[in-house]
Amino acid sequence: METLRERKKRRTREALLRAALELFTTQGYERTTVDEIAEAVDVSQRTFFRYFAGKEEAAFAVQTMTEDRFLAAVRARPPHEAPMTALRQAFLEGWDAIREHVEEAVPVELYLRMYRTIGSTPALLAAHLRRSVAIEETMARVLAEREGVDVDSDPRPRLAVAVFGGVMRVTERQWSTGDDLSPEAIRALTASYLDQVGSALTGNWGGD
Amino acid sequence: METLRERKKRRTREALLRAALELFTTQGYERTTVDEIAEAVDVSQRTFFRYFAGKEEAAFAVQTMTEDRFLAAVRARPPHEAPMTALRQAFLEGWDAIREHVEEAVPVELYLRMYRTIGSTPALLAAHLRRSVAIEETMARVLAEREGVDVDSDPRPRLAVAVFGGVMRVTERQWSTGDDLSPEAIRALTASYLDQVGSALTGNWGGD
DNA sequence: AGGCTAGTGACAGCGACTGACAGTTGACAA
DNA sequence: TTGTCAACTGTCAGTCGCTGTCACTAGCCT
Repeated sequence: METLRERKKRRTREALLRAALELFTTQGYERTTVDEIAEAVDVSQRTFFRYFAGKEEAAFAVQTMTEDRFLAAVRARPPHEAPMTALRQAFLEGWDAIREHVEEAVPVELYLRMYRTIGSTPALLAAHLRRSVAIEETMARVLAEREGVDVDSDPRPRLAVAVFGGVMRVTERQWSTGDDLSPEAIRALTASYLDQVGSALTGNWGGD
Repeated sequence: METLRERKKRRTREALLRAALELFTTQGYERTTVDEIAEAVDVSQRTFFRYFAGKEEAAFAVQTMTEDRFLAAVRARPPHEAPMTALRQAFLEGWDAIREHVEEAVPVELYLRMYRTIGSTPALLAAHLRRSVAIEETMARVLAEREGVDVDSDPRPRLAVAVFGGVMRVTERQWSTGDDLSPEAIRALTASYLDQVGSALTGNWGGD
């Protein structure tokens, strides 16, 4: 049971988050000031910083939720699965149920639009990549444990995860700059690109 | 022939760069203010910003030089080489002649120490990754042209480059957190990790 | 020698962020 | 119901990265 104080806090946080994403996606991240966000919700700037460590944290708040779900999905994969298969399936699963889980916080459409803003804002892109690296580190440890190898002496877990992450970045880029900004579209792209990694590495694409 | 004015400019720039890297690597990037750097060279803060677009640009100034050399090396590779081979060789070549080329600007040791600082400073790591992505985009276009495919319709150039970049990141991480911070060490690691990508992807490392 | 202009310093200002302090409001017990 | 405590908030002042402006100095060129 949620107390009144907790309800108020949650509402303030969600209002700030929604206002922030709305402003970021419409007028741009850099051109949006924290004062503006606070004003839109009618709280002081100081209060914004009590809910979010910074502007950046607000921009990635929803992403954090879905990333946590992805990590949980990887951990829940059957242990006999090959590493790359486990990652692939967990990722696809994540996008399957995305609508319901995001909608609890903000409209899904806002979440999807935010991806585009992240891709086109250098500061956010940089933060996104740094966050991806952190997630990959966690994934590497999970994979290493699944396979019973030591993540620090055996480079293969980190290599596998880095390759997977690389493909994901190419996928995201293609998706977020394209026309079809739907979960179904990124699912299809992901599957297709993962299938093509092998042939991309062997080279001689020209087929002369 | 260099005029007096040009000489003065170059000396100011180099002095600022050296002071910045020295401060970054010893007391940390975040704990170093631009005022401090300017003061160390005895110029105004405003002047610092006339030589570098920001604190970050100073931190990556030398890296930019070596990255340009790497890109040039890729372009100079024989056209019949397979894409991944070309990238691999260009990268190894870059580290071969690193000492002479860096030493023109700053002591090599400072350059190598800066790598460690980048790896351990979240803001710099994020910037480094964003810069890597930009380089990978250029590399993808170079490879696509070499192989005669269209970089926008065929995902393989970007996939190959993303995989290579992923392996490079794992390599850099291992190298910059290890004991042996020498060009020879990263050369050896690079070769070793590139050899292991294939087996990392096929999974079943446990050998149960 | 004298004009032109690149380079500089000094100053003011913006935006992200932080610390300190005081006021307000919900939670909980007497 | 009331009083106490803790949580939450607003206000204010200050730091730091970064930018625009303007006047001034010093190298360049005729």
